[in-house]
Amino acid sequence: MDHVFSQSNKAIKTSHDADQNSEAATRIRKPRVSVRARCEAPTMNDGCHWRKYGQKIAKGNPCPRAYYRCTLAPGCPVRKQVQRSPEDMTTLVTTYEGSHNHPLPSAAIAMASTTEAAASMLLSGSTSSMEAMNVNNPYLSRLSLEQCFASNPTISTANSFPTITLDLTTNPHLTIKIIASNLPSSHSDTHMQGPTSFLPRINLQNIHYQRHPV
DNA sequence: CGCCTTTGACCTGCGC
DNA sequence: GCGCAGGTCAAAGGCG
Repeated sequence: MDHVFSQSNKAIKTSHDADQNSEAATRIRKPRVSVRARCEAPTMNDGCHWRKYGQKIAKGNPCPRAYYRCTLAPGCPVRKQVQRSPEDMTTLVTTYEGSHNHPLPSAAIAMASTTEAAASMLLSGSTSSMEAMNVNNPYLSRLSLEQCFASNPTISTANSFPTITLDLTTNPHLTIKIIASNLPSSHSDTHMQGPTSFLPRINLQNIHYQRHPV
């Protein structure tokens, strides 16, 4: 709509139309879900189609961070950032933001459900976050992330964005840790642990909460 | 030919 | 107010 002042000045338009339509949503602090996983490929195959729209060298990390948008449907607000961990170049950190506004292929449902559920969990403010996740996401009881991951999710949040990190890199036990900032107080310093019988299917109902001082 | 990646420029937010 | 860092845009080129 209305970005017609883009004659030769490509950059003049950004903030105005952003104020007025869906882009405005991106200004709000949306919850993010990042996934750490060992992956040799430059990006994980999560079943969605992504289009790269930018790349940056982040300070403190020699590896470039790549920015992708979902192209399964025009106007889909979902974005992801892909970056290798500076400590371990084999670890790929993928951060998802937003939720899909269109039907997903079956291969993408598991991941999308996980990220959206985690986002719901952050937003819900419920102490029993897993309940919130399950209420909002019927797929959670039959997640099958084995396509992309090995086993162990660690969830953590930090910074001004509420962010959950699923750490699937090591760890024999499923560990979900929420180091809250910008979160409902009920989530602060929450540490969840659970069984790791998780390989082919992640059943988040198995995850238990445990208060954990930071 | 259409879609995707690359890349440089620009915008915005934040800290000092 | 200034500078920096992160994030986004869009033109150009490449590839299937």
